[in-house]
This record gives sequence, structure tokens and C-alpha cells, in this order.
Amino acid sequence: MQDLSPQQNDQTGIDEAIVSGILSARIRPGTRLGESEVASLFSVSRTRVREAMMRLEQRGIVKVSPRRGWFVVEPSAEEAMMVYAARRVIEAGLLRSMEELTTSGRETLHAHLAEERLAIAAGDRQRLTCLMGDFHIRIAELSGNTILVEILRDLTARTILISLLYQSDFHAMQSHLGHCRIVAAMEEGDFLKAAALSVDHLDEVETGLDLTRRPDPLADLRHSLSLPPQTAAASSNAPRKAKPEINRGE
Amino acid sequence: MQDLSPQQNDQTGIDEAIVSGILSARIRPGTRLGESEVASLFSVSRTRVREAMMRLEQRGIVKVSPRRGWFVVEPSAEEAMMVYAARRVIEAGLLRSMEELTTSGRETLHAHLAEERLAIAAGDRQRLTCLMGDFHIRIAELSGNTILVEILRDLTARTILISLLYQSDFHAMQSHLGHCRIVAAMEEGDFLKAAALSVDHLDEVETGLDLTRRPDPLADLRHSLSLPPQTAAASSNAPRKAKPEINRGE
DNA sequence: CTTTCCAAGCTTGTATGCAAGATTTGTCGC
DNA sequence: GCGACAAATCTTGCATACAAGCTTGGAAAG
Repeated sequence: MQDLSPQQNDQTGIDEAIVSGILSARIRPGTRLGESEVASLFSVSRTRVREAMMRLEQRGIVKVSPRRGWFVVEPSAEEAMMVYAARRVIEAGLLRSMEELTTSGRETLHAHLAEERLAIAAGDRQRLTCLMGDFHIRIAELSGNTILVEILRDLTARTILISLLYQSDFHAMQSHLGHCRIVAAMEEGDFLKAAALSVDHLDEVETGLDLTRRPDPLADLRHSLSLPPQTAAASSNAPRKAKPEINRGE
Repeated sequence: MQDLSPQQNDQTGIDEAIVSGILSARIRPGTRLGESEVASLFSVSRTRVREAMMRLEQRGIVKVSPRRGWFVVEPSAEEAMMVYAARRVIEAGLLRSMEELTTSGRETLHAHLAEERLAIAAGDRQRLTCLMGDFHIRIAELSGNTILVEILRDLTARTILISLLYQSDFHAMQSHLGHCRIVAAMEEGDFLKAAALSVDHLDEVETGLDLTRRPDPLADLRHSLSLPPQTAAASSNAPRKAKPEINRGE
């Protein structure tokens, strides 16, 4: 099983450790998070794990299947569209409501874009996934509205899960350029343009998804066995036998 | 203490009973929600109450003061402004992203406006508070995006708490007219105008707040003793005896 | 050999118990 | 009378225990 980085400071909470695992794409959608399993990882009792799960469920990040266990959500196609729609609404609304880009704000964004370029050059896909989501959070942070930041953070987490499910290949360079364009518009002080670009950017990413593809419950197992990844053609006539993916590990 | 309508169907959950109590302004900000207290009201153990509180905390509706108890949040002035800002961003963004008003949608909105008029005529302030918040949720529901609906529902709950804290007197008719204008614009198919009107409307409500007024920790007691409500003048030279105001620190 | 049914094991759901901290109240000293 | 201190009480924090249900593996029947 992918580790949840339990060595991470216990003070930050189990919640954030799991979210962080998702944001960095170390935890896949559908991953089972057994209460006792996580409890022993963090050296606490099930009670606290359960409380964390309740909070994460509220945030739309995990779901419970009664008496079966907790699972990282596997957003349906409908949910995926709603997440993107919500992000378009909020991010565009946010940009439209902005009035100026402070110097420190500009520096923050440029630093972020530089990091993106670095990760692209290094080909560090995991880090890239994280950065691509973070970009939008950075922008929200500029507004100083922590409420919206938190909302967007959760939506970003779900976005990452969605792309892990439905994105065949993501074009990092394309996304990066989209980000650059948005920042450029902000520097011009043209926040309406930035908002429009943001909508375009999200549309672009959403269009790149293959939402017709049903989530593959065997993805993990398939990967473990080094079988070729599921293709659209294969998914229709694949003999769905075998057990519905259980926690690998320990 | 205000009752939480425990007779409400247990299936709906403790969470929703409390939220419902807030939405209808039966539960005031700062209200203490003791775990065992609520537990006995709902005839369950503290465990389930605690889980409900964890979820509500995540939704920004209650806060825990360690080893002291759970309290319905008393948003600070900064938080209040953030809530309104977030609502402006989301609601305006939502309206701008809409493209048509369906027939059933129009009927829903008109039915709602009719209810508002009814409540105004009856002078039912409690019901009115609830309806005024619901209007914006109705609009979000038109989009079919349940994610945004849930977000707005929580923001609305917080809005009601804010107005209970900072609103000296709310002008129901003014708000109602604002709603009417928004609906009219939507009927014209002019969603940009509707979005602008929505921003104006929220601005208007926010302007009507007295954010300089510190929350009165004695409000409940004062009310129980039938003392006159706190005025800006009285608050400055009132002999602050009794307990040191509860956790509004940090 | 295949199918059906039952039991054992594991997982969550819920309650309860105990410990630690905060508040309050009563008392003592001045 | 008034302020400080200490014990009693109440509250949450956390762990554990037990109940209930799902899953699965194996045995038995066809």
C-alpha cells in the first residue's frame, strides 16, 4: 500500500496527512482506508481515525461503505462535471472580484510558475500533479479569503482523484501555458480576461478527460500484475471476474 | 435553552437537526451544545453526537473549545466579511454561468417569492429569516450542481448567525425587492444583470450590518431576564460583570 | 465438476469507561 | 467585606469492549 507518510507530524492531524497523500497523487481513488489499519499507522485508537474519516467524508474526499470500510472517493462522471463546474464558478468569480495584483502576490505566482517549469524539466510527474492543483489555490490565497481557499483545496483534491480516474495522459506543458496566460492577464490588471482564461483552462482540462470510461475497479491489481492498462475497447469486453480489489499490503 | 427539535426524525441525523435549528434562527450564535446534553435529547450516546459535531465543525458551523464544550460559531467581523465575499463570488459566478431559466425553475422561484410575501404580511420574522436565506439556495439548486448547493447552504447558515450577531434590524421588504429584481433579470434571460444585482443585493445586506459591534456574550442571559437589548452606547459603559466572555479569543 | 449453503473471520457501528483539564464554588486568611 | 486558594464538579479527549453485518472460504449435495 502507498504509505500515508505516517511519520508526518501527528499534530497536523490524520486528515491532512491523507489529504496531502491525495494531493500528491500517492493515494489512488478507491483506496481502502481501514480504520484499524490507519489507526496502527498513526499509533492511535480507531476513535480518532474515525473522527478524521467523518470530517473527510464531509469534505467529499472519502466515503464509507457500511460495515465494509472507508474508501477514497471515486467520483462518477456526473460528480466530475460538477466539480469542474464548481471550480469554474468559484475561480472565475474570484478573479473577477479581484482588483489588483500586489507585488508579493506577483512574486508568489512567478515562483510557482518557476516550480512548475522545474518539475516539467525534471519530468517529476507526481510533483507536477501537486503543483498543477496548487496553482489555483495560490490564486485563491491572494484574495485572503480563507473560506474560499479551503473550499478550493477540497475541490482540488477531488480534481486530482478525477484525473487519476479519467485522464489518460495529461499535457503538463499545455496546463502550464494556461497558467502562464492567466498570470499574464493578472499582471496586466485585466482580471476579467484572467477569469475568462481560467474558465477556458478548466474547460480544456475537462475536455481532456475521458468521462465515458468507467472507473476500473481492477486498476490496482492490474498494475500490480504489470498487465497493460485498461483501454476503452478492452473495458467493454473484459471478463469482470475476480475480487473487487482489496488492500494490497502488509 | 432553545430546543433543537429533537423530535425531528432521527434518520435525518443530528447534524441536520442542528443546522435546521440555525437556519430557522431558533439556535443563536454562541449557544453551547454539550455532548451529553444533545445526546440525551436524541437518545443516543455521546459518540454519535461527537461525530456530528466533528462534521459540523468541518462545515464551519460549530467550534470546540477544548475541555469546555461545543459552541455554535460566533463569526468575527473578518469572518463575516469573508462569508459575504465568498457568497458574492459563488452566487454571481453561478448566475453568470447560467444560460436559461426553465419553466419549472421559474415556477419554483415565483412560489418562493410568494412565500416571502406571505411571511412579510404575517410578520413571521423567524420564517422570514429562513426564507431569505433559502432564496439563494433555490437559485443554486437550479444549476443542478449539488456541490455548490451544499457549499451555499453552509454559507447561508453562517450568514444567519452573522445577522443574528450584527444586524440591528433587517429590512425584509428591501431584501424581498432585491430578490424580485434578481428573478426578473433571470426571466429576461439577462444573467449577467442578475449576477450584478446579486452582488448589489449582498452588498446591501452586508452594509446593513454593524460590524463594529462586539458580540454580546450576555445576550442570552439578558434576553432571559427581559432586559433591554444591548445598544452601542450601553455596551461601552455597561458594567461587564459576570463571567469573562467566552472563547472569542485567538 | 459445479453449485449451494453455512460458518468463521474481519470490518465498521455504537456504547461505555476512565483520565485530564477547565470552571465554579466554598472556605480561609486578612 | 474582599481577595486568594483549593477542592469538588462538570466537560471533553481518547481508548476499549462488544454487537451487528458483510465477505469469503470450505464443505456438502447434486
